[in-house]
Formats: sequence, structure tokens, C-alpha cells
Amino acid sequence: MELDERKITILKAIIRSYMETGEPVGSRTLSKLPNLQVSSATIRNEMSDLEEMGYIVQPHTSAGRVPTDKGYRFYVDEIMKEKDIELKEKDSQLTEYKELMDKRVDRLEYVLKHVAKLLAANTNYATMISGPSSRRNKIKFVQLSRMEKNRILVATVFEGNIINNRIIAISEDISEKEIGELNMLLNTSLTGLTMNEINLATIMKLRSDAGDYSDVIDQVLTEISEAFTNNEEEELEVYTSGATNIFKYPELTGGDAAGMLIEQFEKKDELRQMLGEINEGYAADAENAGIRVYIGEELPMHDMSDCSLVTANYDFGSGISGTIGIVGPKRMDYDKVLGTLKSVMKQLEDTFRI
Amino acid sequence: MELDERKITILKAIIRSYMETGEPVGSRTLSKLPNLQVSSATIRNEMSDLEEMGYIVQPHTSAGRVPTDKGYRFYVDEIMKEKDIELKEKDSQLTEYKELMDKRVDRLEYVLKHVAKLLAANTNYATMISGPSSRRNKIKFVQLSRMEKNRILVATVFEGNIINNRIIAISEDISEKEIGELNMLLNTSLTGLTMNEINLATIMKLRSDAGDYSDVIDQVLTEISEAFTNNEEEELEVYTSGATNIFKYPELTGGDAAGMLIEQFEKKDELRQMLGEINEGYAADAENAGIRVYIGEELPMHDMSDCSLVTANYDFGSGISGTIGIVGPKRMDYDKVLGTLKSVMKQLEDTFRI
DNA sequence: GTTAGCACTCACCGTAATCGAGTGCTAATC
DNA sequence: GATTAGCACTCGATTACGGTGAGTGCTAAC
Repeated sequence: MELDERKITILKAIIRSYMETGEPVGSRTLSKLPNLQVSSATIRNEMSDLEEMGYIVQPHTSAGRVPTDKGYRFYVDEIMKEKDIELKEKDSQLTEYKELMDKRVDRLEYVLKHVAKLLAANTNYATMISGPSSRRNKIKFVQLSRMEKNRILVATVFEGNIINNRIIAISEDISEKEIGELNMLLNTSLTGLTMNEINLATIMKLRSDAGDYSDVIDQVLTEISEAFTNNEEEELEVYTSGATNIFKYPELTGGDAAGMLIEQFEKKDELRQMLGEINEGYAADAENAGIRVYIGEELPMHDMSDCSLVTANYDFGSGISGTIGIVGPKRMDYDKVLGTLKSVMKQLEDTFRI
Repeated sequence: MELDERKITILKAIIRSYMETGEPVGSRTLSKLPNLQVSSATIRNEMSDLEEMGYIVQPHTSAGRVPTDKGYRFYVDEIMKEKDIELKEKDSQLTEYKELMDKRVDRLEYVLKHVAKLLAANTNYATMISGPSSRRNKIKFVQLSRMEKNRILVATVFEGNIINNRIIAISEDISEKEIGELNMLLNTSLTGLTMNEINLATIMKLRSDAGDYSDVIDQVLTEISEAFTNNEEEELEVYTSGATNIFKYPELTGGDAAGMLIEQFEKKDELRQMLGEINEGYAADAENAGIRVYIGEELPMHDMSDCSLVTANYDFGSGISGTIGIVGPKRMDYDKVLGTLKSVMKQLEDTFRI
């Protein structure tokens, strides 16, 4: 059987109606729509066909129809096909984001956190953003400064102005002048390198150049390496916001489902991993960049199969990339979410791309 | 009427039983307890008295009794009276905390975040910790470093090794040597000062000493001032953990109450303010340090009047202080919470007190 | 191919009946 | 006077049940 014009109209109408109300939609309701000038009986026949084809389903006999994952998938693909969703330049929310970003270009972290909040507030869904992955990121600048007699502050700045501080304790007495020399040494050796590019040869050269202070160099390198990996595993935050929005959608909060979902949102580790995998996916398949939609069972996280997830990837070059995700009920307003996400991504990339 | 021995035994038994089950407790249940060798009728009489005195209440006629806020208050005071709850040195959880703290003395933030997590996991309640307030904190060290041609990294370290970084853009060309001089100047002028102590005289002196670079000084001071206040308003985090634990207590999740509560936990602003006020309270009344318990209506946050809050204050000197709070149902296991909190506080203070 | 009509299904709602844990009271007992 | 046994009573929780209505599928007429 084919999806003819009328079937498509009906399917879309069902989905849209279900999006609004969250209630199964019946044939009579549809027959009253202006763009469907046929009787309810006709619609019933069409619905029967749609059900057979797997786009919709009845929760129980004698109830209206509800879209299946396949139905949503069709709808989303249809939306995505409508090429570039026009970016309304005057959109108030867009300027809202823009202001936020102009404010503090040097604090990506800060901006991401607030973007999560704004997205949650604007869409009424839950949002999550993974902070920039930096394992492939380059060192821009290293600075040792003596804080106290035998404590040194190691500040490492990565591309994208991601700053990491460590404090190390040293045993030797070291003069300001020598610290200056070590700084010079470190910067000439390390600037522009990624974690993987700091190899044994580099390290050996550094140590021999440092002379008496080779063990200070060791400590500094340890801290820098931790700065790399720790970013990855510990401090690579996932910013979430609006998790409580799910309480607005009764179909997600039946029974103890609400608890389960909110709990998912507290498991930052798993979220981070999930977003990380999605991010990898984007990297592997560059042409398919942009926005992706995962519906129900398609979700990488099994416990959330009653939800949909819309993701977008940011990549500012130099290995600074991450993922934004918006989670809502399957009947989320894909149109709005896709539009909002698109404009936010544009804004982010314009501001931060190196 | 007086609270005689037997009434106290019964009251405690009611509270303990209610803590375990969350169900109203009846006279027959109590009569079966080993330390109450009287008939249910006798207990009924006593319960009637206790109700009259306001320690317990019936949710409805013909139901068992449930402790009132006053009842809990009595119970908690009773526990607190049992002076120092013995710190079991060999307690596995204590070593767990200790390991955590030894690991990274220089990252208070990191430790606090993980303490929140551990507390939530160990107690099964929700925890929140306010990061150290620093408005009254002293500058320990300031360091300018040139990152790029006209970008300077301003690293400010406060007492307690709280590090704050800013990046400023400068128009003038400035040599390494001159940056070194500015560093010297800034450190001699600012080290040891709090926000309020940086007055006009200090600023004027700095500017005149800086000569041609007085506007760099201006920028640096702006950033430092923001570092102070921003710590206070933006980045002064509240770390929460285990919010979903509340789903384990049905009496908190009836209706949409669960949503409300979880929402409270997402409002970091309000939590921070609440913890801040509590912290102020501790400061104002030093002798009453230690642990406090807020029951039901006593809570500073009105929407949480079905809960209890146990708080403890940490103060490491130099104005670095904050508050830890544990939120649970009124029938929370006060004994355990008080003990756990006490040992954690001790550990924290031992490790961090300056 | 479309529509009107009709019998049928089934979640939902409100009411009634039942059940049982728990109380308060009274009278007997220690 | 304190304690206890016994009993009537209360009231939330659970189950049972009939009515209602939205919605379907099918058939026959248009």
C-alpha cells in the first residue's frame, strides 16, 4: 500500500493533534478539520490503513489512534526535508541568546551552562549540553607562578580559552628568574601540542633542558596530563536544565516513570557518555552534520524509550566539540525544537568558531 | 500533664516505627514491642494523652498515630542531648570520606561536590552544599601572564586556594618585563586584602605607580572585583546530589508534590540563598555552632514544609565558610544523619582549616 | 469511492457494599 | 488507682457494578 496525499494529511493531522493534547485522536475530531472535508467514516477507513502500515496504533480497542515511532519518524523526516527552516532574524529569543554570548566570549563553560537554561525555558523540555571535549585540544599557553615559598600555580590554557589550574608543591628552592626560564621552556616546547603529541622525545628534551629542575618539569607534566584527561573524565561537565519539565507531560510521569527519568538526569556520567558517543558519530560522518532526532527505541539510552531526543553538534575547530540534546516526550513539538536548536547552533558557531 | 518515662518510651517507639514504615502506627503494633509489656488498651490511653499534648496526631479518626513536628522536635532534641555521638573510628564510610579529602587538598570545589554525592549515597536523602563564600576572603596572589599578542590572563588566587581566571584584551603593546613589574606591583598592593579593603587610596596608588599602564590596572581591578562578586552571585555553586532519593518516600511524592520538590532542587539560586542565610545565622551566633535540625514548618523554605533539613556549617577561617544541608522526609533517620554529618564535618575541618 | 447508520467495545466515572485496622469507652480485674 | 478485656463504632481502602460516551468496524445505500 502507498502513502497517498490524503493519508499523509491525515497522519500529520493525527500527530499534530496528539502533540497538542496528548490524547488519542478519533475520526470525528479529524473530520472537523478544515483541510479534511470528508466524513468520519472515510477517515476511519484511512486510519485503518495507516494502522495496518504501522504508522499509528490504538492503545486499546475503541480508543482513538496514537502515532507510533514509525509515525513520528515519518513526520520528523518530513519536517527535516523542508530544507532550512527560515531563521527569523527578528526573533526575540535569538537576540536573547546573542546577548548572552556576546557577554563573555572567553567563558565557553559559562555560556553553555546558560544556553542549557535558556533552551529548557524556551522549549519546556529538558536539555543537556556536554562541555567541550579536549583530548584532541591544543595547548595554547602554560604559565607557572610562584604562589608561596614552595607552591607553584600551574595555569594551562587550551584552544578555546579553556583554562585549567593546578597547584603543585615543590621541594627545591627556585628563584623567580628560574621560574621565568621554565615558563619560556615549557611554552616553546608545548604550545600547539595535543595530549597525544607530547611524546617521550619532547619530555626528554624538556627534562634535560630544565637541568636541576627536571623533577619540577615532571610534576608540571603530570598536572598537564591530568588537566587533559580530567577534563575528559571528571570535569568534563554535562550541563542539564529543566529536568522537571517532564512533569508537564503526563504520559511520562505515569507510575514511577517520573522518578526513573529524573534519575537518568542525575546520572551525569551516563549522559556524558551518551552525548560523547553521539558526538563521535557526528565526527565520523561529517556530511550528516546538523540536527538529529532519535525517537523512542532509537534512543541510545534504553531507559528513556518513551522519549525523543533531538541533538545538535557544535564543533569550533581544534577538537573543541560537543553535543546539545533536548529530551521531551515523543509528541514533542519537533518543529519548534528544530528551529530553536538551529538558530542557537548558528549563533554559537558564529561566536566561537576559531 | 507531664511526659513520664512510659510516655517517652511510647513516643520514641511511635517515631521509630513511623520512620521505618511511613505508616501510621497503632496501639496493637506497639504492644508487641519487647520493651513495652502492657496491653494495647493501656497504650491507647497513653497515646490519647500524647495526642492531647500535641506530640502525635491521627491523620483521620480510626487511623494510627503519626508524630507531629513537635514530636519530631522532642525526639531530635533528645538525640542531640546524648552529647557527642561517638565517632566510630573504624567506620568504613569515614575512611571513604578521608580518602576523598586526602586526594586533592587543593581543590575544595572538587571535594565539596563529591562530599555531596557521598552523603546522598550513604544517607539516601538529598544533599546540598554551598560552595565557599568569598566576599570576605583575602587575595593571596595575583598573576598576569601574556597569552597572545594583546591578551592577558589574569589569575587570582584567594585564601583557600580558590582560583579565578579572566582574560583581558589590551590595546597597548606591553613587554614581558613590564608585565613582570605590574605583577610585582599588584601583589605588593593587593595581597592579603579583601574586597572591601581595596579602597580608593589603594587604587589611586596602583594607578599612579603603573604609569603608562594605568588602564591595564583598571581592567585588572575590574576583573578582580568581578572575581569577588561573581564568586558570590554566579559561580558560587550549590552542589546538589541525590534529589531523586525523595522518590523513595511515598509521603513526599503524593500527587504532584514530587515535581514541586525536585523543582526546588533545580532552583539553585534559592537554595544558595537559603544556605547563605543559614550560614549567616551560624556566623552571628558562634557558640551555637554544630548541627541544626529544621523540622517541617521550621524550614526556611516554605515549599518544603513536608521535609526536614539537617544543616552543618563549615568554616575554615579567612571567611571561607559554607553550609551543608541534608533534606529528607520528616521521618528521616536523624540518628544516622547526625552521626554521618558530624564525622564528615570533622574530617573536612581537619583537612581544610587554615 | 464515499457516506450514513448501527451494533459493539471498553476505559472511565460515580455509587454502593464490604473489609479491617484502629479507636474510645465501659466494666471487670489486679 | 492502674490495667486489661471486650465491644461498638469510625472511616479509609478495596472491590464490585452499572451507566456513559467516545470511538471503532462493518454493512448497505448513495
